[in-house]
Amino acid sequence: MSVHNLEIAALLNQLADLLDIEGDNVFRVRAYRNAARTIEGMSRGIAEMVAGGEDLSALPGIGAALSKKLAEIVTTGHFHALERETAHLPPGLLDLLQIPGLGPKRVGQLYRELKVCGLPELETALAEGTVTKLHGFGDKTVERIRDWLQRRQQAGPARLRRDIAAALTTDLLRALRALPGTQSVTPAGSFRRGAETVGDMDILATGDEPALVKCFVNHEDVAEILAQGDTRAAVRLRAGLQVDLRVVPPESYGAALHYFTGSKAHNIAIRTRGVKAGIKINEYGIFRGDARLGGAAEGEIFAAVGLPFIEPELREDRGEIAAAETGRLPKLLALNDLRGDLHAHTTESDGTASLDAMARAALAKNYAYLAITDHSRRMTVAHGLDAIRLRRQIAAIRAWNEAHAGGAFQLLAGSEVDILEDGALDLPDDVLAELDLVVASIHDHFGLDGERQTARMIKAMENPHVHIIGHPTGRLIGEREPQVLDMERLLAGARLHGVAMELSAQPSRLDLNDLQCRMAKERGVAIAISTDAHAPGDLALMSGGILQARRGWLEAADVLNTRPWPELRARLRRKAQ
DNA sequence: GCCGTTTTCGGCCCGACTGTTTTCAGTCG
Repeated sequence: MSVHNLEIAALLNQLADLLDIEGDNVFRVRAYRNAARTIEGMSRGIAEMVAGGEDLSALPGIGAALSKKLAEIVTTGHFHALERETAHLPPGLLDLLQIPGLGPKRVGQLYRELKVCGLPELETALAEGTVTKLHGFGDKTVERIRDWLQRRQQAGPARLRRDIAAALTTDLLRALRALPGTQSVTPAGSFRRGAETVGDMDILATGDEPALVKCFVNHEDVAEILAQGDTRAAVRLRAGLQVDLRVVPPESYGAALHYFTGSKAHNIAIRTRGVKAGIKINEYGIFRGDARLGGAAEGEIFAAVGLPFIEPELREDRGEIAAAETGRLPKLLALNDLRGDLHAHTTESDGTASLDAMARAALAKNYAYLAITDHSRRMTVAHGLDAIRLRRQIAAIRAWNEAHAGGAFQLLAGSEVDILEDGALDLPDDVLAELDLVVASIHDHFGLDGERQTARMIKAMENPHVHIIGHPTGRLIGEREPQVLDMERLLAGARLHGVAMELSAQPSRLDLNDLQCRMAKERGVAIAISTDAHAPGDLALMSGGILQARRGWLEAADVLNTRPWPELRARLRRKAQ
């Protein structure tokens, strides 16, 4: 397989870090990082563009020099600029940059003065007490490094799932909101941007500054105070999550909300735009010289730089500013655009509720339909259904619909059928033909190489009864890596065979991810956002799927389950012909 | 290394906090 964009971005970032440690021109370093960010956020492959003879220097942040380097990487597999650096700077230095408090300057100093080449040498140097002798390394710095190295032994995942982060900070947020004089308390940062995981939690507040900071650092969930000033503080919760609080005056609330929502790359782009328009934008407001132009509301920031409001989920510097400029911002999908859920289980396989209970839960959400998609026979641990049991269930679903006829709600007879190792399906075609909806998923042999895994899925798509590929990459956030897949080929197959890709709203899955959703949209492949509910309450997980979809620039028209039932039915039948 | 409607040189986002300093560099977000 060709060199992936993420690999290229990683190489550029490595080079940037090494140049930074060496003390190279900071703007040159930044140029490499900017280019890496551009490439990370692209839906098209650099390798593909090079092969097609396209001009890479048309991409933002990529000029003549980087175009050449990128072409070198994808055609030769070598990156001489990086190899030249690693020849005289040990790559182990990059590990040292992860340590909080150690930046490129101090890492460079450790290397030059103590010959520290990586984490093991750093531990030795700490044990020998030589680090303390360095200029600028006081007791506290050394203590922090020791702390981090120790904590690393009992390492957990670096980033936390957003639903877990939300649960961990509920009490803290409630306490801040309950303080007299508090006007607003808002989570910002990647959490507000709807990211699937968060590195820390950023909270923005307006109200009584000393009282808010005091309440924050003294909260019972706080294990450690990392920093504390008059208007900001940082703590680590007992559960390990870092939380930052920033208190601002109401007239700065909008500017601060924009600033602390980020992303950093988006902020830089907006500020740079401001500089060109002769204004300064910071977390306190919008200024021309000493004159204050605004900052109380977030929308004023965008207005000041001549742009319409950009939704937080889009603020990743992945083209949203150019889209805003030209009036091509997507009208992002919202929760109430959805008409139903296309993936749910009952007690017939591994769900915890009956058909009737699931149907009532969907009805209570004002859905027009709910697809019952229990597992197929191969999933023995989940009590998967064979053709006989499935036919019995189909009959039960038809009976339920008849008993509740006249309403605006339908139960759909479906199956989450296993894709076997060779791409065949786990149930015979004749029974699949009797269903309203078929979701095909992989639950085993995750380790196949990319070529075989991709071919396996495409073979499943070729089956005329398959409508949706369930949780396509099989990843479990923080637990299981996604399968190696050629997403480009997979989407081409989905388009060819009229198959939709699932965005599983399960907080542990969120699969496809944001970039893959955007790829699918750009290639004309529909997305089905489904909760994979195993209990009535799981239908509420949809909101997490919506956030991911919005990060993928999806609009109502890109999503299968925004269709009213007659339109959806027509579409499902067309595929089966 | 990139970029350009004050454009081919001279800029490149901006401020808070910390630790180690006697006024500030480094780091972080």
